Amino acid sequence: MDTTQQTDQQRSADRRRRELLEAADRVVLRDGPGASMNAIAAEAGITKPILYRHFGDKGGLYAALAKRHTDALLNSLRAALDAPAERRERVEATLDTYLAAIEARPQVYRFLMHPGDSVSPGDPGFDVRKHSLPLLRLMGEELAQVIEDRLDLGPGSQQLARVWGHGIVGMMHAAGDWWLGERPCSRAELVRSLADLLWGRLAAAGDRVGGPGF
Amino acid sequence: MDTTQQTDQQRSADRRRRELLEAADRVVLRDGPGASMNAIAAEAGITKPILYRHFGDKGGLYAALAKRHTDALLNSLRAALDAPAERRERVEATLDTYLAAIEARPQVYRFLMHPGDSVSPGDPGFDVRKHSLPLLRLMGEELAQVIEDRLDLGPGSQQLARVWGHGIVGMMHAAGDWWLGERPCSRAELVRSLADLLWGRLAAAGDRVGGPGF
DNA sequence: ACTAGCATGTTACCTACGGTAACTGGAGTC
DNA sequence: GACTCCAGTTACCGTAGGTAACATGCTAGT
Repeated sequence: MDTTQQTDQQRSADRRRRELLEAADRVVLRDGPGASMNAIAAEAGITKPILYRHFGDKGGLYAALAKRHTDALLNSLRAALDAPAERRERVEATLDTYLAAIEARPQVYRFLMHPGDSVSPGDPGFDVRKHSLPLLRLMGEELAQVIEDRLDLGPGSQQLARVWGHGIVGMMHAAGDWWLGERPCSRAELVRSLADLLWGRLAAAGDRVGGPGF
Repeated sequence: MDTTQQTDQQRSADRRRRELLEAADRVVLRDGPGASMNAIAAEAGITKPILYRHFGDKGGLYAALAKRHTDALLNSLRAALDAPAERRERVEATLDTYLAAIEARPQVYRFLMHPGDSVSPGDPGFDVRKHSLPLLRLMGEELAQVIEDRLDLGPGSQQLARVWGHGIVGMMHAAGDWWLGERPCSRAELVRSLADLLWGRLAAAGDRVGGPGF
């Protein structure tokens, strides 16, 4: 069979593909999410059409690029979520893992969160996100699954878990985004505050003197 | 004084500006967030440079456009937040107001949430968001203020309120985004689920049979 | 009445981007 | 040695954001 020959070629192509992705990674890390195909090709020491042969279009490259980081982040989060500890500790560990990741590489984070920038010009409508659901959705679904698997939520648990999954992920994301921009407190404090919010301190807090509370 | 003359001119310019904004509004509503300056100018019956004279650059136009809807939405939210009812009811009303808004005009919503698409080509770095903080930040700060004003959170209340403000807004946004795409349940159910989450049902839920809970 | 200024509008152009067609050079294969 | 395949190139297209330079019309001052 000629599978060995095809495999040889494919292995070479795959290696090249990985090199290109690493170059793209460097450029995105340097130039932010708006990095151009030309810049990426130049960084890789080649020219545009090769990128297009490997990845189809910009969305394809970005999807491939995003997948690496997304997978890595999701693995970290899963580990924190599955650690042998009680619920609150695990929630805090998961929050901390996410925040540590976005803190360590803000450029990558910005790229992951806004992959669908610059809707393609010639296209009707916008079929962006044809590849690679945004990271937020993935994390939301993941968390929903964990919640549904582990918690007893009574009737309608599946729907409730999904709402919560996406809601908690959104909370984490927005708070992290804001925190990353302003750095108003330490990471540990932020984690604690968010966990407190999830633990119902909003409902438990007393009204301020002078009128009915929020 | 020549203030009256200047005022005359300025009033005329302001009216024109409003007309242009309304045209832009129509186009964005029709074409989504990727609407081009040419399309907007054509809809307004004029050509590009006029838009640039009025709004500086695309970011300026988008900022002006966003401000209208942002202000309107924030006013609705403030009203819901200030209604004479108890806390849980008010939270639910606020969530419902937001969700109703994004449900009524998804295109506007998509535009508001991703204003900084397509980083300008010639610019170094990315000074996008030079105008118009994203809507999420505004809502977060607003909510933080309300929380801090109304709730007694003990020491560190200001920081806690800001974290919660941004976190809750992010929760609302992400859940709303997901819900708008999949429509897995009614708006009322979504509101109830989110309020339950904020009310600590996550911490209160029992473990599922078969192991330690989430 | 004639001109100066000024805002409004236009056409024509620039640069940069995403994306593609068509050509080039070198490896292996019959 | 001719044939094919593949990586890679140059050169180009269409469209976008943005700008310069020119035209037009209103109001004001003399």
